[in-house]
Amino acid sequence: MTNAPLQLSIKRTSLGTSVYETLLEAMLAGRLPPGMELNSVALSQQLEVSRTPVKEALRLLAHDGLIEQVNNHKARVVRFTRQDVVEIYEVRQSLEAAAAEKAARLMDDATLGQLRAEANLVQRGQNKLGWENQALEFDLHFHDTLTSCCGNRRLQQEIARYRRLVRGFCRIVGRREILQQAFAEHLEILAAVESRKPAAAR
Amino acid sequence: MTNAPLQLSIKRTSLGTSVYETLLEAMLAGRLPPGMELNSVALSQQLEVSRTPVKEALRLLAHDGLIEQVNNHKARVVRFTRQDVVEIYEVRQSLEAAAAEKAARLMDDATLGQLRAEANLVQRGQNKLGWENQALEFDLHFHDTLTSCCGNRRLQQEIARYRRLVRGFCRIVGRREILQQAFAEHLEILAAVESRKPAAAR
DNA sequence: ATGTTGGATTCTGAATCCAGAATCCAGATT
DNA sequence: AATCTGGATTCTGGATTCAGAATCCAACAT
Repeated sequence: MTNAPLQLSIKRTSLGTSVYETLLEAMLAGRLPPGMELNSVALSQQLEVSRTPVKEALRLLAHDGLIEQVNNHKARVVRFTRQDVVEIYEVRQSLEAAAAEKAARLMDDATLGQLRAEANLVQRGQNKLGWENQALEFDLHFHDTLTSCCGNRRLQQEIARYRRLVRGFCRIVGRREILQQAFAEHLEILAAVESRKPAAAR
Repeated sequence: MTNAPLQLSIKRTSLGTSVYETLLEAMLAGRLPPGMELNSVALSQQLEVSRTPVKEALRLLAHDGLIEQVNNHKARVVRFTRQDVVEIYEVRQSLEAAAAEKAARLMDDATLGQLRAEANLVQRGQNKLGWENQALEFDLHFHDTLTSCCGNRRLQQEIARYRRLVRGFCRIVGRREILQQAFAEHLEILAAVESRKPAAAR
């Protein structure tokens, strides 16, 4: 007798991967400040693992461009220049634009309606206290929905990568003006998607 | 007495890195066909290094999405579906569009003139024998110039990454019609850049 | 006093070693 | 005969070990 489908699975993650994630998290959160030198021995002691997975993680981070291999070996957290920040924003921007364009073609009406409903809700609450949080949440949800409707997993993946980067140095939370501006833009984009105009959505 | 500037340097590359490059090269060249399983022991023997740098290289390739970690451990070269190919093209396309847009603003007249001169040359030789190679070379140079003038190192880097990918499965060389079409497009873009219209260049 | 040099110390990359997990296969059970 | 089970084999991730390179520092020479 064959077993019932019984879809269970346990998450199995390698040590190297979790060191990578831990370090990434720490960098983006601001611990491990830019310019800090990373010593594999010290790290392995602090994380209570051997040096091997730490080295692995450092390699991956270097590959991502988050760590620079200074002076022939010896890793240091990159110090983003203003230029870097601009560049990252630009890349992210152009990726998201592409996603928006595709989403304008592909998003189904139900999702679109839902998004519109939420937008209206946020718009109505514009003057209430705590609007910032509501708007912020909508912001995230809006981007998530757009990118996940773009029908291109790879694009989606790259956007996620860049968003993580952006979130790293953009720890400004709840600045009202920024959010208001962002929200206004979102309304425009939403309108473009509703009228199915890819070029405008971008 | 301080030494004269004397700019010499020797290339120092880690073993892990060169395994990575070797494998990448092999995959893109079509050896290591899609779907092939990669055994770290066998690889290390064939490359005459220990398993450590091989493992490193495999990790990096997996991170790039060129290798998939199937069935909990055990690496296999990804088998690009038609969907994947389309997706990669799209991402590359949108990145290059962004670069073109920026280049339209930033490219200096000298470089622009040079590009135009080359384009004219290619255009004139359109019917001659061996035009394909000439056009292909122009194609490469054109893209290189555009991306390197975009003033965004990170964008440039991502484009390079995607171009490598594209080159991997696009081993069609010198098909006349394709090149002709590409060339025509390039002329349009060039015109847009010359008239400094970012939106059109994209 | 300043700058150079040789050696001690530290740290990294790479090799080897080890244990746990997966695959394979033959024998057993229904 | 078909399927299940237990063990042998293989392979991977991680730890440990080792050797070469870089940094640091103090003694020495100019």
